Amino acid sequence: MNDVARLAGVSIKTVSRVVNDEPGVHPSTAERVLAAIDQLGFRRNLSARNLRRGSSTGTIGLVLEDVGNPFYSGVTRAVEEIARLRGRQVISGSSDEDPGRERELALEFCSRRVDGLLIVPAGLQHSYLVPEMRAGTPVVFLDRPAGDVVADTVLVDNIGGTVEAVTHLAAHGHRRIAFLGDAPDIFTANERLRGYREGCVRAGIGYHEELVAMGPHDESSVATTLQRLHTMREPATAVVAGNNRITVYVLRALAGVAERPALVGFDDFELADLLSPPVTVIAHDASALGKAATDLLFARLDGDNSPPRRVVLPVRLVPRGSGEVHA
Amino acid sequence: MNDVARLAGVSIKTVSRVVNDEPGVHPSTAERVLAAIDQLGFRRNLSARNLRRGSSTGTIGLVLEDVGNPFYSGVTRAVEEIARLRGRQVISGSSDEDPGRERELALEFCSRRVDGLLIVPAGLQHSYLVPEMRAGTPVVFLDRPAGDVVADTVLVDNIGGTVEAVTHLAAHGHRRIAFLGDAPDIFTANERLRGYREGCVRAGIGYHEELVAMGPHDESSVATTLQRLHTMREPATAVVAGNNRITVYVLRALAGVAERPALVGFDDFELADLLSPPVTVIAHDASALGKAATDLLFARLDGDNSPPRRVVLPVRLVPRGSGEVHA
DNA sequence: GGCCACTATGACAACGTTGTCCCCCAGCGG
DNA sequence: CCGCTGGGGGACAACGTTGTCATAGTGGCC
Repeated sequence: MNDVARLAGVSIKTVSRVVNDEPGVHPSTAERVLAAIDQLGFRRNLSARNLRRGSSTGTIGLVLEDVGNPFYSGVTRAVEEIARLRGRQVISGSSDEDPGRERELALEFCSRRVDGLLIVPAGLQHSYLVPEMRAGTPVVFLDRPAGDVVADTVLVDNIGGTVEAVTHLAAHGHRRIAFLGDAPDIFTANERLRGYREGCVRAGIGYHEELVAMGPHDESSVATTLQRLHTMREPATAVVAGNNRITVYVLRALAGVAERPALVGFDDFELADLLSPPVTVIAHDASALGKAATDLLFARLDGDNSPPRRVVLPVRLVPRGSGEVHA
Repeated sequence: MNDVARLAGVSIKTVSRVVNDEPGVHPSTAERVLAAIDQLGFRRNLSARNLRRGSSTGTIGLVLEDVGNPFYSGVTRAVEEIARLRGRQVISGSSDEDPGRERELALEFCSRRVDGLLIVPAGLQHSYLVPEMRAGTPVVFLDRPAGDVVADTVLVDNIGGTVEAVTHLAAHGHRRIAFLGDAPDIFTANERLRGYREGCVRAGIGYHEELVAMGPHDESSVATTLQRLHTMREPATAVVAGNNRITVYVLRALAGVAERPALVGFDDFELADLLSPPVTVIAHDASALGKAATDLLFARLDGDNSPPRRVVLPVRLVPRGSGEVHA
């Protein structure tokens, strides 16, 4: 900026006026300045600007589990979209389900003075965020609630979803319905397990420990589990898969198997309708989740300081065939 | 920082020493300072730090087409991974194939003084980046080359891929092979068309204009096109789909159709092997692409100033069934 | 001519850090 | 007692901006 000023033969302040479209600069002066800017390839330093103005940095931080997972990349897309409309950039990072990494990312973002933080919690401890929140950085948790702070949270109806899945399968005559869930310390996994259990009880088919296999899962553990479920004394005739990854593992394990159990998967996924049989799922909308959370964040930035809200988005069962197989 | 200094009864510089682990601070002083930091919830302002030190901002900018697309979210994941190893954060944005938006994002990132820029070009004009590049910001283009600047570029072997697809189909007896590609002004679409044409010529089946339908495509345009290809005088017996989205549109259009043409899709995708028939694809690795580009970027940041490189990553045909259907 | 209002511009401080340089003081050798 | 050394700490400037206020010039009006 100094160089521009020298080249244009004006003071640095006048350059500032020009780049900020402030009134009161003579057109011919402005032109000289613009020419100098162009010649030198000057671009104003946003960090310095924000520092001086004490204003927003125009960024929001997004901590999620893994951008590579289509579910979270859908969330990311929605967040980006809304942020763009509000003139913000998104800084993001994947925690890989590691609480330490989540914390590291979140605090790093705070050091960068993001205007707000969107977090898919990996851990259960979020008191480390209390100073930041008290200092005025709004934080919204999504997909899972924070462990030990009260804060805005956007969830999906995990319990309702699995209740519905079990109910649906039971209505089609299944009485031995298995549940393959993620690691039980993950909030959503645990909730879905609760929903499964409640669904079983409501359907009058009882809750049987041996039909549940919580993760972490990989392709081979799922295959082994399905094998066990199939060969037990009273085999499972239906399976509820606890998330999109597990659903895929189940599908892989069942490929080529003649007697397939019925299947309902939590999370919708592309091509679910083109498989044979098409996969019945508990669908919810990643972009709705991202949008709801980001909207909430911006409401806070706009000065909304009502008590923390907890939003629960609905899920819906999409029957496609795999869950309608008769026992 | 001022407040911390006052509370700890030291000068602001001593606080700085403590937060930077600089030597020469008495342990008891350091302890007082740390207590004050904790009490006040102080977190140092990275913008100010970077401004003062004139050093890197510790961020890299990533402009891609759409994080929501699994291919690009795979790229994003890889970029994040490497950036993390090198202590950088990733700021990203989706251009939605809009050159103006791409430019806006890239320049915004430059204003934020990112250490480097990774761009999936949406347009063909990138001279707007010349000042930045001359000012020392390394830029790497990925998936597609820049329009009018020489710069590091990482591509996949688009031509080789479609040549192979056509060769494969011809080897299975197909002589009427159609190509459904994206909008021809997109570099990859155009290259793949060239590969298709070359493949046809090499296979001795000739290039026929009426078998080509370039986009932009959506589900219904693909359906219409397939209809046309099926009912023409000499119907197409095989289809090459130009990218993952088009492949999915083709699959949807063919769902339930009795006489399906053979199909080879460009880009691999999850569950391709579980469809019936399983989908033969030209596979390449999103994370390899992201990794190669990011490695190149960091090499530049490490001072490598050899002439711009162009890296072309290999693709490989993965036969799964849909391309091996006999005519 | 003197004064006013107004326009165009500049000088300077400040944002929150850190690098440089300087000071104070205790301990020690001569 | 003096001077030197070294550890611990502070004052101040500077990074690149922008907000505040001041100033110089210009034209109009009494």
